[in-house]
Amino acid sequence: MASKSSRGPIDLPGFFADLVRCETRLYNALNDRLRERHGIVTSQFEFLRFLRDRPGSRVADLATEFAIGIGATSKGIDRLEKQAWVARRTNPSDRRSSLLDLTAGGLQLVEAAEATFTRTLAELTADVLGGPSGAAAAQVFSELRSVLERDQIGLPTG
Amino acid sequence: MASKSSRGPIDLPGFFADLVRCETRLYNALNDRLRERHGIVTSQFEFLRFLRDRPGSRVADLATEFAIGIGATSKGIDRLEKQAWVARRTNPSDRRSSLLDLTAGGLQLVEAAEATFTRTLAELTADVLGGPSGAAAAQVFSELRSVLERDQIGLPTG
DNA sequence: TTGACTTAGATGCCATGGCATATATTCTAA
DNA sequence: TTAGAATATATGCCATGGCATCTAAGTCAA
Repeated sequence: MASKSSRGPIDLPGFFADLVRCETRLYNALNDRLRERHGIVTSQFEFLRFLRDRPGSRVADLATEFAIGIGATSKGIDRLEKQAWVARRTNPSDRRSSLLDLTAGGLQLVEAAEATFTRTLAELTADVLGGPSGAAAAQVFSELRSVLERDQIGLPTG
Repeated sequence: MASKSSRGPIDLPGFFADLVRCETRLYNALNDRLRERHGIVTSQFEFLRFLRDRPGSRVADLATEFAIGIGATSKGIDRLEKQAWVARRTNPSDRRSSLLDLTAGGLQLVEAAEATFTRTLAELTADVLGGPSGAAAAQVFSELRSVLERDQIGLPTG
């Protein structure tokens, strides 16, 4: 009997280790591909995609979405703005914050990068995740994400 | 009909996003708990656990396991050695490398930290991952990890 | 109004990881 | 043997994120 078909409670630390290893390797591989083809890394792609889908977001919205600090987010936007992919626009209803939007160049970049991203991800994972058990796993992580976000687990301070 | 019970091919980018968000938040929460209780972070716990389970490993073995660079691994071991949790011992069969072992203090630390780690992880995820769909997801990630390691996907250069 | 408090985010310092390079060994072939 | 290639890892420089702090702006009472 294979050890994997065990009956007892799931080995959470083992699962978590597999999860982190997969995530690290996929993130690294996506970084390589996006960097060579588009001059950005995955975290930048995710910022750009978020702003494409939710134009007018604030720095704090990105920080919450990605569970990273406000300071880091602000600096990340600085870098995207320096490349003229993102523009800060004064928030008319609260001048402490800015509203963020993609520029035309940013939009063009994110569309091209998304094709690379999607294709690469499929290349690396479709064999394993393509079947019904992949869909089940996706459902599980969607739920887990909802719970973690609802309970505000793992948000950094700054 | 809920969008999640779709029939078509799985939304890999959406799945990957959920995955990364879950991993980030869990990693952050585990960091907080391990730091306050044991003065280490999750990456250090993982190094220590690896060396407990595979004493006499080399720096390169850790780098491969965690898919991080050799330089970063060397520096990570420097820090653990400075705390006297890990000891480098000359490799008798190849003096370019060292063999790594936990000290008695390191062993004690990892045992205590493992209890915290396991308990915290269960606290945060058991509701969602405890059932049969959690076990199915674990199986999927175990397979994906094997494939990524077999094909050496996402290993950094240095 | 105005002064205390809160909030958004920009900035500085520090820790960590990637990548390039340097150093010490080991291996290989003439 | 011994010079040159390869290997293991240590080290230096740079980029990025966390956290603390600072500033500007909004909120709320009195």
